[in-house]
Amino acid sequence: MSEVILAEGLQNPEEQVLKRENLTEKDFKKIIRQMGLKVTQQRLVILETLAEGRVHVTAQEVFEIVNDKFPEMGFATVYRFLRKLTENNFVTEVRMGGLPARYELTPKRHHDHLTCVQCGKIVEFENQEIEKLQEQVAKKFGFELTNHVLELYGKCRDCQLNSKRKEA
Amino acid sequence: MSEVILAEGLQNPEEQVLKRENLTEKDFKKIIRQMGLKVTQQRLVILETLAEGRVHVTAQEVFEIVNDKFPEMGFATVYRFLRKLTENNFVTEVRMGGLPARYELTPKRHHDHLTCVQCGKIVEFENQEIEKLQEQVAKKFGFELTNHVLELYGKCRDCQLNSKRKEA
DNA sequence: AATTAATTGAAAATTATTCTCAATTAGTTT
DNA sequence: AAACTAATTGAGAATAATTTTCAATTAATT
Repeated sequence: MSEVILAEGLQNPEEQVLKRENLTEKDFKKIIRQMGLKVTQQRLVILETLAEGRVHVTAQEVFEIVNDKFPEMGFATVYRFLRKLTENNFVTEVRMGGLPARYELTPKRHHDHLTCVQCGKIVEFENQEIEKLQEQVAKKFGFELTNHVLELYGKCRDCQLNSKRKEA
Repeated sequence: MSEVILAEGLQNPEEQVLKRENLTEKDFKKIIRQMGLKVTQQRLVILETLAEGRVHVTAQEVFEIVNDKFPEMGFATVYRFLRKLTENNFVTEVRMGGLPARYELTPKRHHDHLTCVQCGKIVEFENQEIEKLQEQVAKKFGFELTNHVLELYGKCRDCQLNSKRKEA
């Protein structure tokens, strides 16, 4: 089961390490084959990294982590495979401003994102009230809701402090 | 094909050249001064272009359009000014995938979109309650909210009926 | 084991955007 | 209106993220 840890007052989401999926090599192979691709060591390691590692990682970060376990890995392979995974919806890509894209294994449980416009930090949240209101809006216009994208953008606490420090 | 239902008698942004705002040089100067900047020919021409031209233009497109009226304009000036306008919220930046950012003069009235996944029909809506809840979420995580994207996807009434007709 | 088509790493290429810097210009002061 | 000064400019170099190229390697098939 996917377990989303929503720490109240979590200060530094960059550092949170969580295991959201409990996937084995068998699952990874299945995912790769479902996309009509060949099973390779590098693809398995990338998936392993996504499943076990920090949540919203950039391609560069995946490359660096993966490079430890598998030093002959090239970053082009990481980019290529992340793109494929995104196209097939196994991975969700979050983009903000000109900052590097961040990736996560598509969670089974829905959540939305709160992204820092300055440093790209991402906080996940769930809000049942908002979900309900969305349903109401859809109903009002005669729509049967299938999905939605809600991305909030703002300045995180750290970046707010940094700005003030510079001003002084 | 795709039908856009717009609250205030606006036309389809994709197809028509529309004047969302009816702004004069006086307004442009005011905008520039409000940002604490000097009024220059290039800034006026850029604003004019944004106000009169197509909606959702890229920086390159702005540069090309502007270049006709004002050939000595450099693209760095366009980028620089668009950034300033965005920072000051006179312009809204929309980013999609790795594609170049698109810009539009920030509409006076904020709205979100409800899109039919079958026929592409778009309904614009406003919901103050959702907005408020978004603020609350941001606050809870220590963020200072700057903007957001909310896109609802579903099946519109017509398409629901069409599906049922086919099934029968 | 032989075959072949996909995959890989390394480096080059590309794309969007930002930065640098000397020359110009807007707005102010005289 | 001329002088002043700090902001703005254009051109091109620089940067950063991502994609492409291509020859060598490897997974899956025969």
